[in-house]
Amino acid sequence: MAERARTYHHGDLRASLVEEAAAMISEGGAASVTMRAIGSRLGVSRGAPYRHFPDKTALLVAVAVAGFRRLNRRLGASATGASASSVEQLRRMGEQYVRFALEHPAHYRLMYGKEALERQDQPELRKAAGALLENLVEVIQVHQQRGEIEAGDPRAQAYVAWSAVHGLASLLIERQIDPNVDVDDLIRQTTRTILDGMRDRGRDQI
Amino acid sequence: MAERARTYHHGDLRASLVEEAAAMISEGGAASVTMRAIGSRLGVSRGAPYRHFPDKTALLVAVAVAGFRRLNRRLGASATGASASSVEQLRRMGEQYVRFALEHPAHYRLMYGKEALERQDQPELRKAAGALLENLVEVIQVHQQRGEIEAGDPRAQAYVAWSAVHGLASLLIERQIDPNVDVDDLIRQTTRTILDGMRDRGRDQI
DNA sequence: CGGGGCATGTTGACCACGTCAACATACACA
DNA sequence: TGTGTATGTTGACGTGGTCAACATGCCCCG
Repeated sequence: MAERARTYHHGDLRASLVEEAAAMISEGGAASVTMRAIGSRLGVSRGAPYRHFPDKTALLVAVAVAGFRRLNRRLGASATGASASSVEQLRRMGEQYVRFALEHPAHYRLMYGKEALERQDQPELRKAAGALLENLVEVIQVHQQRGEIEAGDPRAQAYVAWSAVHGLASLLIERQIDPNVDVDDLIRQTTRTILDGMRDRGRDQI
Repeated sequence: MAERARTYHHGDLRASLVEEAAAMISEGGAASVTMRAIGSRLGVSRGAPYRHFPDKTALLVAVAVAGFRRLNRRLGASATGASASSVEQLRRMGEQYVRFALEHPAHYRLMYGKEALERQDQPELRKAAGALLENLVEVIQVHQQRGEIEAGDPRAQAYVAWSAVHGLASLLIERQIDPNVDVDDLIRQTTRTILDGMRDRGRDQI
């Protein structure tokens, strides 16, 4: 970022745009991000962003990708936590996932909201989300080898786990869950239920 | 609906608006719903909808509410299916839930996308979604009494189950899931995993 | 039966916004 | 030092939501 608004040229407008857009999203939701508004906040004209992004969607995609990277980093950190007692490590990853969403609701919405980004399929976004899945698959494989998770396609299991935490995060963010419910308990119960369901117990029915 | 576009007055514009908006959403996504466009399609001016809804958001909320009602009806139907073998009935509800989302992706998105509807908290929408939860809670209680689901707050369990199917539906709709994956299998695995996790086996750990 | 009032629909106008084209500026490199 | 290109600015256009003023017609009261 460095000093800005001193020269005609901004210095690193592209990075500033992403950063500022993310801040605006947190403050006022995605709808508050306007080419004019963001330019104004950066002391730049409404047209300037177009030198760095072909359109508004591209800028928002960049913001969403940055969000995925942050989330990924956070999950990675909690995955490598020293106290990896049994599947508790995996459970904590789920917990951290939901917490991230709760801490950055508008940003999280943007990450998954094709609604706003619909148009092309945004390969960058796909890749960022894919990285998240890959990491999850790896962790699951480790636990499979320890016999703590039943055998089977780890990718399918990853999707199941991802669905659960994403669904919970989404419902919480959209306020579909009674505010009187203890969120911590709910997160715990959700992650435990999923892990119990994935636990190897040599059973298969139906 | 009856005959329309014959008199100055439309007849039942309000209902037609909701219906037509839903159709447009299915055809071209929520972004294609424009006061001007919807009016035009109904042979009415852009201002006419404002006699029935205070603003565009209110119209979209009505559409979303209608979606919840349809989904509710569908789940109710599959819940009362005659072949209620064990928890299979519950599993089928989950399956139907995801199928609904896949059949009406844009509509489903609207139902949960506070993004577009953000502003007030839309009590009607809350109520419609609440009815869905209530029904789920009831079904869960029945299975608890049969001993097929572990004891505990059925509402919390309903949230967990809802999270799982909603998450899966959301990821599928947003194309976050590898298109090569067999969707039917994934739905089945997700619902089974959740139900296994909720199955009473007198175990509790961590 | 006749008139008036209210519900419903229309139109013109305004503003915000995304975007593009034409223009301006300045930085880098020969 | 000069020039080309990257970067930033400005004016303009089209779309869309919304409001106010106006138009129309249905319905009910007298």
